[in-house]
Amino acid sequence: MDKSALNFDSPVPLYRQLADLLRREISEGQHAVGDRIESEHSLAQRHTVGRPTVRQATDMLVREGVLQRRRGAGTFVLPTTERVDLFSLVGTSEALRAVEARCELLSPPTLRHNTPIGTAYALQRKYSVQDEVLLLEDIWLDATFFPRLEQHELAGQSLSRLVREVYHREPDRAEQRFAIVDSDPLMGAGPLLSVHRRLHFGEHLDKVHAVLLCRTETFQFTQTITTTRP
Amino acid sequence: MDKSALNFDSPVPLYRQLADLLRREISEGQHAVGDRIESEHSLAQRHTVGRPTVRQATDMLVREGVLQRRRGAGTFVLPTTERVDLFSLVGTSEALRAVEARCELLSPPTLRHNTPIGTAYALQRKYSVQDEVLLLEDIWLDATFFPRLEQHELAGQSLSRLVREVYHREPDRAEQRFAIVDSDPLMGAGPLLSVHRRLHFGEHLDKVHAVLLCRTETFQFTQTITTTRP
DNA sequence: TCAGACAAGTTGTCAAGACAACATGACTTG
DNA sequence: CAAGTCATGTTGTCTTGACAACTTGTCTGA
Repeated sequence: MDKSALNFDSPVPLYRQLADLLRREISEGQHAVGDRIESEHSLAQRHTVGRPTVRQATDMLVREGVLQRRRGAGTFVLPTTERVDLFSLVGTSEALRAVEARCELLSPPTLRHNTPIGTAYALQRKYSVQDEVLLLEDIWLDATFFPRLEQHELAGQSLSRLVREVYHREPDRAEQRFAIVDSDPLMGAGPLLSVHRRLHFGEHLDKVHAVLLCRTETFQFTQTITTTRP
Repeated sequence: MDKSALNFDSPVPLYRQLADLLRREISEGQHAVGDRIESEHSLAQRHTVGRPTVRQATDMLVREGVLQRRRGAGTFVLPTTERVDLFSLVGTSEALRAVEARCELLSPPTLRHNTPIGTAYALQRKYSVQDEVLLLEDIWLDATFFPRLEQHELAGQSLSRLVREVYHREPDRAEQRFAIVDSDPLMGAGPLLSVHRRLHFGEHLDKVHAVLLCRTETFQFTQTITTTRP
């Protein structure tokens, strides 16, 4: 990186441009995880800006979890943290991948009128390993919020991705309630862990309901959760 | 507010002191939701600090969702959004308040060397209603990360608040694992829901471990969870 | 009375500078 | 060779200063 790529005539503030540039360099592999990037003083000189401007840029990346500053040592690239996906908060995808669970759509989306959230598409998924059912999930998606869902291929498809790419929706909050139940017709005798979950999309509340069942002796139900970050 | 309460001899940076002071004023009702607080220039004069120092303080509160800055207009108090508190992700505070559960510290923080996270302060909390134990929680806090914890009064005190105000730490991620257990000496026969939780503070991983037990027939264990927001 | 212009106030961005508190590496001494 | 010291480099905190971009209120003219 020999020359500054900052555009001093742009309406985009310099610190944002620099943050974008650094973020890009990192994602392009110019700086590996654990690498120390150039010092603030050096970046300021290279880009012909003041050090506080550099700090504003690196502040942004620190808050995004991309960089970590260590006083006296420098500024380092952090590993990319796995984004919490509220749709597959079934447990971690890793846990399911580790046991090579097979996901099966038991029933295609069916329009129902008497669901927990009114008129909704109902569907059921099963995760199993060698014919042992690890997880059972019933899902209801608001029919008005997700129009014509039945037209989309769901088998072998990530629901989260479909909702994001087709409907341009992404849940930002969820509520979950835990219970222990005695038994389930498909899973057999208990005790079974039941997780009742409601997903919200901004101000659109309760647009997805899900009920999940699993047996905790055979399946380690784990989650990564975060606090809100304004 | 006639006189600055900032201690210029304190090792606590001025901007943190000012942020704490403003946060306190707001929580004490000195500024109502929607109120405009003093201008940055005015605050700087009043507290005999520079404007960038005031901005650092208000930056913190903006990021906490306490304040909102509007260019040209001023800085305003936001409604308190129910913050996901990873410490008391015990269920919602509301659920506990609704049943007027009593929180009792069973043992004060005791320094232990063989805990799940090495040398840590161990403590135990019990939530009960009319002598029925709803919830039992064992907590370990890293002794190096939270030095001299035993010197602080914990009974009837929010752990989350203490960690924030005394140690200026706030967990940003947690991992939780669910299991169903048969019984517990204090809670009796099962099945009981067990939640094993690990809290992370930025790049400082596993600084708090907690294990929580409850009986889901008598206590509705719910959580609000969010996705990360870059 | 209403709309437009202008002034004053406020936040957003940016600079140069300084010192404190730390980390790291090199050198010296036992 | 290991431990201690010192020098250099780096981030953290803080200052004064300036101008841009906006908001809000007031005044004037139609």
